Amino acid sequence: MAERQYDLGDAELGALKTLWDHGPATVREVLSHLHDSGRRVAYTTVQTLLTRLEQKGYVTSNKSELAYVYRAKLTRDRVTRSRLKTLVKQLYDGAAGPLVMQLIRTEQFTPDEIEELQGLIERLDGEPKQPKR
Amino acid sequence: MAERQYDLGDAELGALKTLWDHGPATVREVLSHLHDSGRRVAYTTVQTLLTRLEQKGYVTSNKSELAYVYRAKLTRDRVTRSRLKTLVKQLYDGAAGPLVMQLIRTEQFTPDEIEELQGLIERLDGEPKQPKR
DNA sequence: GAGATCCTACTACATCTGTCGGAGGATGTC
DNA sequence: GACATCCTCCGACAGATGTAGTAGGATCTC
Repeated sequence: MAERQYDLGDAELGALKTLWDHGPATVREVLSHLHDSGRRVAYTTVQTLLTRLEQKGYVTSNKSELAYVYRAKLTRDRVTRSRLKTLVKQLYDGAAGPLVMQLIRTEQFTPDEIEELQGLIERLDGEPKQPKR
Repeated sequence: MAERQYDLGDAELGALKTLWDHGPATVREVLSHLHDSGRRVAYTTVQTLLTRLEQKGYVTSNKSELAYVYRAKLTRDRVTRSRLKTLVKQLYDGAAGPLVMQLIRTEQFTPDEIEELQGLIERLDGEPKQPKR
């Protein structure tokens, strides 16, 4: 009934990730990357994943010499944002605060990241955004 | 073959969330909360969700007077952490940094949250954690 | 040009998840 | 005590997703 969109499954996301990490690739290349990261799947499985990703609008393909080359259509950030939004909504009714606190409290950061974080926070502080919608 | 554990579906998470938000409840109460938030599902659907949540270890139940009362077994933070970890792994090979930056850049925060964030960041800065494992 | 390879298109199937309906027991109401 | 209610237990079914086999065309290799 509802426009339930499962969006991306884990395996699909895994395939998409190889495109982000290594750039456009054929089925065989994606397969190879997946194998490199310890994921053992069949060639046709990867093919199915890429086909479905294309149907869902996450990648595009171009017929080149030998085989179709798949290319990510949405950026990693774009997908990240969407997933985060879903998560925030599901867990905290849309309030991102608690989630960020969680992350900062439980994850590890490099000094560079910490510095960047500080910069971001400071900017947040000074620049009050207008409420959304 | 692998211990693929889908964990929680959206509907299941929604039911669990009512327990976090409103405390222990019977099937009918959860149903009522879901209805309140605009989710129209059947009584037996909720029952199924709670049963599955119990099988998966997310909630426990106690037979009281009239009906079973379900109670969240894992905290919201616990589940949040787990989901975030998965997300971070799937999108960034485990590096939480980029995800936090995303969140901070795209979400809205209350002044209080910003203040709390600043506190957290400062603490991060001063207290270099030892590398995990 | 015959066999080995590689690619695409289909098809298939199991599991997980979302959603319910029906049977049958327990309790409340006249 | 007959009916309406409410609860639990089972079973079912559709769609999404993970995984892969097969058929058949195209290409490479001797």
